[in-house]
Amino acid sequence: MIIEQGRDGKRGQFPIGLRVLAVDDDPTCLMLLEILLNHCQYHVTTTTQATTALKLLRENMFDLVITEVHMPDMDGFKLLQLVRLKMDLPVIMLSANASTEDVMKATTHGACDYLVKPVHIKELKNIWQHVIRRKMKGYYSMDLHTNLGHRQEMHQKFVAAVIKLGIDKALPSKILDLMNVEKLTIENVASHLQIYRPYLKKLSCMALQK
DNA sequence: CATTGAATAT
DNA sequence: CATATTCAAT
Repeated sequence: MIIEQGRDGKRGQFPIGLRVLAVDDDPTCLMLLEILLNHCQYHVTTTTQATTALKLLRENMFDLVITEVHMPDMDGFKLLQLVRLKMDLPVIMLSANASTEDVMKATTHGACDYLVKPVHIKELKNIWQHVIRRKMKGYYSMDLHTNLGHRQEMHQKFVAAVIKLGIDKALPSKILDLMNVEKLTIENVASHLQIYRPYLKKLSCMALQK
């Protein structure tokens, strides 16, 4: 991937040729997705099968994977799981109808984003940031690294608990004993809840709009 | 006492 | 800058 300095007075950097693998069993959606990604100046590879996606990932280098959730040959979450486990790439989930369970599954299984069809270019223009963030991890020290891992686990349990309760019924005390993690106080949960409420609202809205 | 919002601190 | 801790008000 090449980072090009912004020209004509525009500040900031823009990624050219980010290698994206797009997976969708629906050819029409896949084609649309490819066009959109190309407009973002990414280097796009497409496939309609999750199994071939895995083969492509084994043979080529990619920076990011974006995949449909519901596919005939393999569940999108299965693909997510395999990719995250084997090659530690950022994965973005894509679906026409975002049920609460699907969004929860995606977040708890380590997807870095969840897009609802129809996808618009605005959303795709920002996905390269996931790649940058992942590469930044290499600069962190060991203990910081493990701390981040611990935080992510906490956050996953947190999100799972909140969605299980329902966003409206999710109170710190309820979340706390639903997570049942040692050395975790109500204040910790309350603080985390305070910060993540907008994010959780977005998840619920996504699930509602279908 | 639990919850929330906001000020600090890391 | 994100998020954790702490404090004040409800």
